[in-house]
Amino acid sequence: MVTIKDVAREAGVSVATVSRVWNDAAFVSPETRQRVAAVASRLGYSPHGAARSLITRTTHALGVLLPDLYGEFFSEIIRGIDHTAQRAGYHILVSSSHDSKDEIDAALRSMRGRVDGMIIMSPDLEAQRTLHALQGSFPVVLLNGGAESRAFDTITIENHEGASAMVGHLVAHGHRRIAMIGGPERNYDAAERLRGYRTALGDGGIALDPSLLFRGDFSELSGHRAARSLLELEPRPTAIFAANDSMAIGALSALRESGLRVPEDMAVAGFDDIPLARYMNPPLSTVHVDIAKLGERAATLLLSSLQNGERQPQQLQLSTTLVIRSSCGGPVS
Amino acid sequence: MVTIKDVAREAGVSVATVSRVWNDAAFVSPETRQRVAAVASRLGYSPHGAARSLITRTTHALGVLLPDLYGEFFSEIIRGIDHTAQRAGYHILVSSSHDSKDEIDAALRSMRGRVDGMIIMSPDLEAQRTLHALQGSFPVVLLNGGAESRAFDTITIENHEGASAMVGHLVAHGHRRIAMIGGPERNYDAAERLRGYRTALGDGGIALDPSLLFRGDFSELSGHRAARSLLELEPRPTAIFAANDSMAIGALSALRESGLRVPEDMAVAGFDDIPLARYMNPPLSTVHVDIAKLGERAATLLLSSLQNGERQPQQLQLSTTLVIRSSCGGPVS
DNA sequence: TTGTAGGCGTTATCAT
DNA sequence: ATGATAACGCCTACAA
Repeated sequence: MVTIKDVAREAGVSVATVSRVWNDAAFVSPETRQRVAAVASRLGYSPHGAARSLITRTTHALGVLLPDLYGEFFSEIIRGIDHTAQRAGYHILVSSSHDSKDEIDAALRSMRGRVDGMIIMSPDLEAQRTLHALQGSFPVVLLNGGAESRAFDTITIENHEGASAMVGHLVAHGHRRIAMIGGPERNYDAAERLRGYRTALGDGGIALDPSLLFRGDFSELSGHRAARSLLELEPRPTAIFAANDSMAIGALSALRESGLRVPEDMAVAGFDDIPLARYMNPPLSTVHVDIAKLGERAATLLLSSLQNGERQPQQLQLSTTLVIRSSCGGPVS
Repeated sequence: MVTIKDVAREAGVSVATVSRVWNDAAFVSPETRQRVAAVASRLGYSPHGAARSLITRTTHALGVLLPDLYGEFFSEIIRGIDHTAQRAGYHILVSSSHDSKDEIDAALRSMRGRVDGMIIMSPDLEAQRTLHALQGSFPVVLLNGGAESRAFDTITIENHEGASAMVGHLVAHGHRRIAMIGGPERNYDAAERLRGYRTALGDGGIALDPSLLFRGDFSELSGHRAARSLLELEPRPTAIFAANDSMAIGALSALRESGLRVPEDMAVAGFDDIPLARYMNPPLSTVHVDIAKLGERAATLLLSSLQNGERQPQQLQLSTTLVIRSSCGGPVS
């Protein structure tokens, strides 16, 4: 491996000069600069990141801790983060499948000295408490984690607003028996979307019927299963609100298998507006979330706290918009 | 930040001893080990990654260079790589949106000293040539990049076999006018899938009709557009083979809008078998690829070459299987 | 069994 | 404008 010393020797200067050229510091004569640059490029030199970060105390890398996330949500988040990080000259160190407190702890430790800050997504409400340990010790942005802790920068989706808007829409179109396919029990987003469902029912003067509540795990399969058991209810619900699009799509396929028409026999709505939602048959009504932007914002938040550690932690919310397609029978937008 | 010195001072030993305890080297008395471990955990010490990798010459991180990839393909690849890396005690440094030669060069350089090896996915055939520069200088695995270069570890999908099997299936069911929605021009996977289409037509004794060839970019929208223009052909094709599922799904929605029935009026088939394929209406016939496994294999390949740099480069192919659902009108499996 | 000291590749601080 | 040299945090001969 070619080091700064090799370049220095070859160019007949000291390592200090090479370093100065590389970081285009002042006080280097044009000729020297020129000569060193030439040698460096001829030798294929580029500085050793670890050595550099040892002395500069900065790694130019962001850590990203994710839970076991599937589908497009996962990829869009990473894309958003990476895009923003890259433009600021940062890399991202990704570690996925961290759900429990211990896993998060371990990941945090093993990233020490390798990243300048971290974006942590842990929708599991339990795991949240772990994090309080590292208050202030290290720049952290919490993604979709419940914004209880004012000690951190946090960013969340307007889950409650989005869900209640969608369910409100269903109510406005005359639905009274609206089933909900919820998400995992301890998941923050899932809990908020359920809360939105409740709010909208309350606003519509509809009593909550616990038998209309089904639990899924955000996967298509769980949506499919929930829809199947939901169809055995007497009287049958007239609408289904799923806590995410994947489950709504699973429900759609279950309805088709049962010979029910959507939206005539059953209205269906989801949440997230994944790219495929509009291509469903029928096109899926859903709550739009700009997932990539969620990642971008998180990265931006982290980068700015890296530049100015003294500023107050911020709590951001990403807004949602209702996207009415034909699966819920409302007016097509 | 607490360093090895702090622990040493607090525990009343030398830094060497702390280091030994941490790397459980031999020759440390149980009492000392115990005491040092206690102090370390009390102080919340964990070694500084950069400092460590400077001396050990290993970072325990793998670089992952990806093109601008959308959808579930992207996330499954990362999941597969990360999963394997994590079990081996490695992190992954991800950098996406690298298509051109220059971008790849830059990313490679900026990762120097931060990773022990790299997984590079650059389906763009042009960019391939860049890589020849780093032959042997650095452990690299090429993912889906055309296996021309025997100098690298490579892993690809059985694109040609999968595509020809699917088109062969359509031919066997009596289709003679089979349109193809291909992928980007310089994309390796796309080129191979097109080649499979040609092979199957040839085997079926069907002359290639260039007017049946459409070009997409792997997105739903491009599939939608291709299908629309394809419908204006006289006589109309009876089947569509799309180079990936996203485009097939886009085509499906275009057909629906035009009032055509699938598979009665038009058979449709895709490639990849993304999780959502089975939930389409009608369920999508496609060529199954275990994308996460593709990532796993790539990581495994890289890790093993890290352990034994002297071994011969390997060229792996990931097999595909035909998944016949109802969108292509064949017998349902 | 433990400690001392040198060095990994780089930047920062002094000199010159 | 350039060069010597001391850090950065850690590991590892080698010495004790």
